[in-house]
Amino acid sequence: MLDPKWVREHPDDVIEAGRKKHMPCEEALEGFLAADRELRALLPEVEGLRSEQKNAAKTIGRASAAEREALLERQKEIKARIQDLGRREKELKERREACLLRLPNPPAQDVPEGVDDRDNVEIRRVGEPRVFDFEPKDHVRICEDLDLADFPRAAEIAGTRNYFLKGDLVLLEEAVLRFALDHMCAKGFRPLTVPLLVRDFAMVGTAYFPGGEEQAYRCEKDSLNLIGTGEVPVTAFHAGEILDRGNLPIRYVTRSVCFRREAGTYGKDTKGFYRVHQFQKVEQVIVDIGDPDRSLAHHESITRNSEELLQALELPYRVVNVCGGDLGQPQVQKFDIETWMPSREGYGETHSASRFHDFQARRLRLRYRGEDGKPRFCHTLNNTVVASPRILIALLENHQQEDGSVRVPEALRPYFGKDRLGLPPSRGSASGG
RNA sequence: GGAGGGAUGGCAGAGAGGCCGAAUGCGCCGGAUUUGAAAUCCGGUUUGCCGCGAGGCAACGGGGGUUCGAAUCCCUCUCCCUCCGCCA
Repeated sequence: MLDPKWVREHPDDVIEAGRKKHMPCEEALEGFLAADRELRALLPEVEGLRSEQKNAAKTIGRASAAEREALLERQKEIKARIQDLGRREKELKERREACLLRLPNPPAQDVPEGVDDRDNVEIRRVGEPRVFDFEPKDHVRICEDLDLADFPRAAEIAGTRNYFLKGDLVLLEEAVLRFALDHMCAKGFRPLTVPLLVRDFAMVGTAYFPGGEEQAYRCEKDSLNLIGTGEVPVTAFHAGEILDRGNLPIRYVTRSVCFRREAGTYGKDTKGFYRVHQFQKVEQVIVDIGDPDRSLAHHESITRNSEELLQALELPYRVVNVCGGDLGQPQVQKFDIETWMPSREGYGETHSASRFHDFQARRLRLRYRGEDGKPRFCHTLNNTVVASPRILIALLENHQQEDGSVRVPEALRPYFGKDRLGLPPSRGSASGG
């Protein structure tokens, strides 16, 4: 949410934000300004009447029976008038708020112009995509050959975009998730487990609602939503609080299951692990004081944190500066990390590092006390540390061997216990039989 | 799932239709006293909105209602506690 005072004074900047993000917002802006204007014209009158009512109410308490009659007469008039104006006031406040929730956060200066992910600008590229001296398989084939996953049965039981992991791949997933969690804990991030079902306010507060309802699974009976990312409960964790400045920045890392309906993506990435309804994610979240420079520094550090992880996993990747049109409503800027996936003959998005300034914090009423003692809104940021099974695509495909096995990178071996994934003994010849 | 009790400022806790944005204690901030500290004393200490300002309005878990007037009465939702039932 934007600062209503700022919007009032900078309507052109809001329009510009909508233009750059390819997110038209003229209507919402007009709605906001109109409601705001009328509301502020209305306030002096209602408040004046309330003031009169309040004072008279005090007088009546002490008045004699005779005086009381006359006063009551006038009071009834005021009451009716206040009820009328009060209804209008409430209506306007609701409309103003609803419009305000839809206005986009202005992107940073150095967010590139563009309409979609094709216009994202590469910032750096790390690691060389491997040149295979044999015909590499895609991860679906690798899973079939090594009996590491089951897609048909998953589709039967849960619908498309679902999967079973089997055997060593289950353990590899556990290994990479735990490795990611440890990696972040070592940097001072505090681990948190979270509720996977959350109330609407958490979805609204993190700016997934309104607008993203179609992407979320909803449990209507209980008015709860399955989270699409651990960011939601973690960022909402301190909602409504005024944090002690001395405790900031707060750094959290969470591992959670995430759910996405993937509505409107039919026919896109239908095979394998790339786009699924349910996955696991280790996520880093930072809450700090409202200082754009510090936010920017955090943004860079949370991006590096994830890059370090990919380097430890020996995976080639690149970092892109996400363009305006590919940015969501709440972000000031987003750096995506894309990991090399041989079957795609390209880089696929595995991480998304966002900074929001106070956009989420305002919605969540997440504040801290400034040096002058006044409450101020925090800044929030987050980034993926690792998301599975998407990361498994990169691990399986990049580290596959000519003999059909898959090498496990050094960093994961203490967690996985072996140096490669091979055929299960009952089926394979690789382990000799 | 059933029955009952509760939700008040950073915390504890009074208030039970008007004199209550709210006693008191603790905590915190400032000052006095002190060589320094403790103790003691004095003062301050919720948030949001409107307004250039003076000032005004709103908020006692959320929403709705009764009333000239609601922290206080009624309805409803949420949360917490106790008891019963069920259960990983």
